[in-house]
Amino acid sequence: MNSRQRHPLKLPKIPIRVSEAHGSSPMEPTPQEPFSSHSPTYQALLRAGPRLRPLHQVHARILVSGLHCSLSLLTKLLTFACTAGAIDYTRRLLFSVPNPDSFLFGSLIRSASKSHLSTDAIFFYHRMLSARLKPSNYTFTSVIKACADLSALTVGRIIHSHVLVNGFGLDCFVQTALVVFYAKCGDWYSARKLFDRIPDRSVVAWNAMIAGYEQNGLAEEAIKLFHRMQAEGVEPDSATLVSLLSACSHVCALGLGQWVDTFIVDKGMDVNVVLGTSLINMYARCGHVQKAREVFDGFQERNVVAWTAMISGYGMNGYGNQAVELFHRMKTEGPLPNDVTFVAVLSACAHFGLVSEGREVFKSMKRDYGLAPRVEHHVCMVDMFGRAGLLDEAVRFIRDWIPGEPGPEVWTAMLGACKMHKDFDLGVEVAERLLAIEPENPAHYVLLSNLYALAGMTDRVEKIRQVMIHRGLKKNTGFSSVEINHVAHVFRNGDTSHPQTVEIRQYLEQLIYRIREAGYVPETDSVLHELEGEEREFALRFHSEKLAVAFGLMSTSNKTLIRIVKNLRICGDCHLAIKFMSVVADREIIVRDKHRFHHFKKGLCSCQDYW
DNA sequence: ATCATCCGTT
Repeated sequence: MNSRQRHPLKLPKIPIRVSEAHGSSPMEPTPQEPFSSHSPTYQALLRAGPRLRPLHQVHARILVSGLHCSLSLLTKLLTFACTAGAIDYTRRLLFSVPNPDSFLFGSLIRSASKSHLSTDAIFFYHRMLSARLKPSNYTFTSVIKACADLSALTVGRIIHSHVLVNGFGLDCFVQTALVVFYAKCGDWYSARKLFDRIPDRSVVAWNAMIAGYEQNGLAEEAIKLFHRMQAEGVEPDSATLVSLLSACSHVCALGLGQWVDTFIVDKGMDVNVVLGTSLINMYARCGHVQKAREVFDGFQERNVVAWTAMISGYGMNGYGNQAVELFHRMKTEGPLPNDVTFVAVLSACAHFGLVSEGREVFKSMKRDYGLAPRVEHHVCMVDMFGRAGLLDEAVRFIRDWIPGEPGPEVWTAMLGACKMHKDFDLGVEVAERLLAIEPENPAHYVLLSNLYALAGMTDRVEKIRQVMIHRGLKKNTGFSSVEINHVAHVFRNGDTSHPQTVEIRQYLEQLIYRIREAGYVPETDSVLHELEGEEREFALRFHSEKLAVAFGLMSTSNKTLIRIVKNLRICGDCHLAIKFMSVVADREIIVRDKHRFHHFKKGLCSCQDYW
């Protein structure tokens, strides 16, 4: 079967003789030279690279010169064809190979998985097993990566068992690939179990696990693991820092983010585009826009991603005009904006009531840049008109500009606008369309319920609650986190799990007493309609963002800026309460919610109560 | 002869 290994010299000799007979090239090697990479056909193949037409020509040459049995040539040809994305050609080629060996399959699987032809990689793996060839550790890393890209948990688990059967369970490359695979499939628990069993953990293994936590929304775990990596003396590289900065952005860990920045400078690390963009993003998402801009300005190779990150950073932090201004600068002196850039700009226009600007940007998208608007852009436009109170125009936009049936995202934006401007009739109509499309999404019921509550229709509110219970739909639980001394503390609504719960609640009660004296009246009308009067107020009192603010204030000295991150949108009552808190405690408080930043300072918020 | 990790919008 594996003739090349048993008779290593036999096959290479044949092609040389054959090509000599044809006298194909004056550069043909002399017979005493080994075949290997000096063969002119092989050289031609290397020159062709992953380009289809030159490959066809070399293929013809291989056939004519009788080299069609040379597995090394065919392997190279196959991998190039695969990298070129010509999957049908690759498959036909594979069928024409008389006795493909392990190495050929291994290379092919690797090319396929690297070229994002993941299903083909798995198909080739299957063919390899059918041919009774043994996969190597090299094969496994590639096919597992393919499973990871597809999040194919079941197939991946089977291949994991093949790994064990074939004795590669302790190969660190394979183990790292498996960690990535389980993490990408959302099974970070299995990923961690595997990670803990890797005997010699390389930087890449650490990076895989840290990135795995981060991608699964476990930013705190990512940060904890980074600290352990430090403790074990493993030197982080740029990939580690990229994931770490992303984790910092998620939990607003500015302290740690700044540490990363100085670390990069101290070590004289090369700041590539990815790392530079992560830094910009970290500063922007921690509410430090000026610093983000400094990094952006000092950064040489700014690509679309870096510009987009900076524009959206301005938008999120309440600087709508700067977002638009930077976008105009980008058009004259920066790279070409892409569709994501337009989402960032349009979103900034929507949030800051820049209606005519937004309209013009939307038009220019297709006209000047040939970019077709996607759902995200439609949502921004509906949001923009809706927030500005132009509900008719929002409806017209949906009717005239959105091809086909609008998706749930568009109706959600429309419903939000109806709620904001208290257009009850339109809101109910929109909500019904929404529920018809996505009857299982609890968020829609909550919005509709809020709408009924605003209209004072408590019987309908109750009815919706019954439907939700009946269908087993639960509201998304909110959480907020605050960073104190480089440690993120997470709070849920009504949370009592924090070791200092008693003190936090006492502090919060006092704080609420003080803001009530300053004129705060709880906004109880938009929440938990099943509760009455005082109960409602009590339910609001321990919202996660209030707990986080209280803990932040009591744990830090005067004048320290408090940064909170919340996974959902901040509620109206908390928004009002924190405005008062910023006065009575004389502190700046920044809350980053699902969509944007709220910089609370002296009783005002950067969002201008418009979010 | 080869191998695993990292970025932007809603």
